[in-house]
Amino acid sequence: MNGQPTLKDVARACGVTAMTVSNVLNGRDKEVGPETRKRILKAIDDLGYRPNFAAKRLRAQKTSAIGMLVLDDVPEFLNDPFTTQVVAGLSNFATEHGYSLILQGLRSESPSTVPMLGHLQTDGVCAILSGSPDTRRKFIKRALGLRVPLILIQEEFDHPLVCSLRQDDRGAARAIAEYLVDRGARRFCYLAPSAHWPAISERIAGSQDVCNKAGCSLTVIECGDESFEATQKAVASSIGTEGLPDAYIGGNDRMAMATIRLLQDRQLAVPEDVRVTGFNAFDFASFAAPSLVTARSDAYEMGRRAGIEMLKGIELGGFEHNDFVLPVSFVAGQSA
Amino acid sequence: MNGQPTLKDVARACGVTAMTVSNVLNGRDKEVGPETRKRILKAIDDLGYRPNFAAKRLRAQKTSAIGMLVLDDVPEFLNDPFTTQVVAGLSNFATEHGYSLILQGLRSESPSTVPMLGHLQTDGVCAILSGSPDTRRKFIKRALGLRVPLILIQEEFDHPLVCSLRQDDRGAARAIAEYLVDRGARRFCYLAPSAHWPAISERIAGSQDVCNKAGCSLTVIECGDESFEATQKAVASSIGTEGLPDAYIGGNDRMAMATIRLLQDRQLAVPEDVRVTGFNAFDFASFAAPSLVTARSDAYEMGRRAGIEMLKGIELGGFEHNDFVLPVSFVAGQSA
DNA sequence: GCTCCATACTTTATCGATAAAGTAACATGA
DNA sequence: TCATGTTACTTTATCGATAAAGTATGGAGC
Repeated sequence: MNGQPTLKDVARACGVTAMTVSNVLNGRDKEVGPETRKRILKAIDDLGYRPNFAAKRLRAQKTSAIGMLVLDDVPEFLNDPFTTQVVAGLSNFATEHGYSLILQGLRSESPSTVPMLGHLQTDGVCAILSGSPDTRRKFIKRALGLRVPLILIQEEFDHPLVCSLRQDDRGAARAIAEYLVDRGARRFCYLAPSAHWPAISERIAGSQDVCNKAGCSLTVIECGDESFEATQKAVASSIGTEGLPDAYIGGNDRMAMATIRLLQDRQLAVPEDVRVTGFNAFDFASFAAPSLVTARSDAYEMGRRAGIEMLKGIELGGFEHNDFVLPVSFVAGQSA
Repeated sequence: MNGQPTLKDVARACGVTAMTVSNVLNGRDKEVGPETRKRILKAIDDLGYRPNFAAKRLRAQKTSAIGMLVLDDVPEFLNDPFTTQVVAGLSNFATEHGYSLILQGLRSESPSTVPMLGHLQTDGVCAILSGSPDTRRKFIKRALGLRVPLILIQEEFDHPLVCSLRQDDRGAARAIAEYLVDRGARRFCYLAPSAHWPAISERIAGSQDVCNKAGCSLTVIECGDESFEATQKAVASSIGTEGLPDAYIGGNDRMAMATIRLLQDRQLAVPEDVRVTGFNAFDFASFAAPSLVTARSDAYEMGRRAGIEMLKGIELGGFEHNDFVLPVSFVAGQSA
């Protein structure tokens, strides 16, 4: 009456039943007369009929939506280019396959976690997480309690309903550390937002591997978060107490850039006085000054893979393989 | 039976009807006996019941979802930090208000445009666009044909079903140009991905305003897109044919950084030899070397505003105000 | 003329949640 | 004692789309 026209409205306009219209729309084998078909198509066009997806879904018992959760405690939860590109890849995949992407930001203390999960369970079916580790643990537990199949980005979790999509953080971190050792660096500082993030601890472990073998020292500086401000504050304070290392190994490009800037402001040359490396390359890492030694993984591709595995997971009610590790490539540059 | 338990399953387990369970869940005034209530709550918990959102929506005749379309022709459609932050703001707003965000990337030539619109009409109700201008026009027409209320980001469009959310590009561009003129620059090159993007043409117009008044020259260089590669190629070719200007006015920070890097590689000092400015500040614009003279608007806030106006639009079936222009602030730096 | 079978539809029932109206059981007051 | 409420539910109908089963009409074949 007031809202959108329904199948019934179209049917009434044509003097047939809703079922006939439905058959036309779905190309059903129960042939509809060519005359009638034409009349119906015209009416659909005239009335501007659009199917009601809620009804379709209710009937079909499936959702045609993929949910993605981004867990984080800052309001700007999409600030990280890595996460952004995962979203982009997943969204693209979803669109191509007739799914829509339901994107939800979630704070750790949010009371809407449970309703959201319910939403995903019936509407979105799966969840992809990123964000801080504590929140993740809590969330994963709850999700599994509700039997929601999960895909985790950058974290391993052994459970039949969980599929992990990670990258070879350890290997790439090794490559970076070896590069630094080759250039004569011996004392390292690792800049981490928090040493407890799964991906970060892998990277630290990779650096440590190399240090152990080469007899180098590695100090981890926890900055609290990965903002420019927090990074610069932590680096400045560590310089004050422990002096300069030979190289700063940044947990990511953002932290590397913040550090380079700080050093340059203090008239220190990068890489001559101190070497600095990044990780999870910004797309412009090679265009920074100096260009960054960093590691690059294909976050966009990871988003697509998440979509692929998710559809499999939805279909099978679980996952074939539960852990994927994607390659990360070393990026040479001038900063180290 | 196989899938998720429904109200009926819970009801059966308790020896009551689905309606009673529904009443418990919705705190209906028709009081349910305290004994029964307890039994029902326990059963809900035991069975892991979760409401079916498709059914809820069908019944309630509303969608509880906001759709956001990002129109673009590149697969990495979320590469731009401005768009990303709009998404972040909108997503946050949606989450807070019990809506979910349906995010769709759409290519101009995509055959799924129309189904997607239908999806939004019944499921997402509204759309927010960004992306290339031609695609936008086409899309807007189609959306309006279907009576979908639209919020446009960074573009004006006079129609009762369209609400524009823009920023004061012209004013900010003027401020930047004036800053450059004050420092003695007279010959300008404007670096645009395409001069026909609505927001970009506003920025060019702002620069032109100042040039006209100050008797300066302004050449527009169209780079095709805003990638580092395209920008550097276009700038290099313009230097070849026309030589160096006093200043490059970047259409955005990305293009500014690409240009600075190119100039530095050619042993040109920024800002001593050539000045360079950006626009739509990256969050680290101030941490680049040299830090950027640019303009910053609150894209996150714009996303939130989009959410606010969208809900109003959904409720009223149209918009109270159809054009909002948000402020942009000048950011001083060392690049000019 | 009658059966058999396409053809071109229509009817009915269903997905899950819920508003609105109905009902049984018991209590209270005049 | 009987009308009148109140409590604690149950029944029915509905949202829109559609699978499955049903029906009317006309023609072919014997």
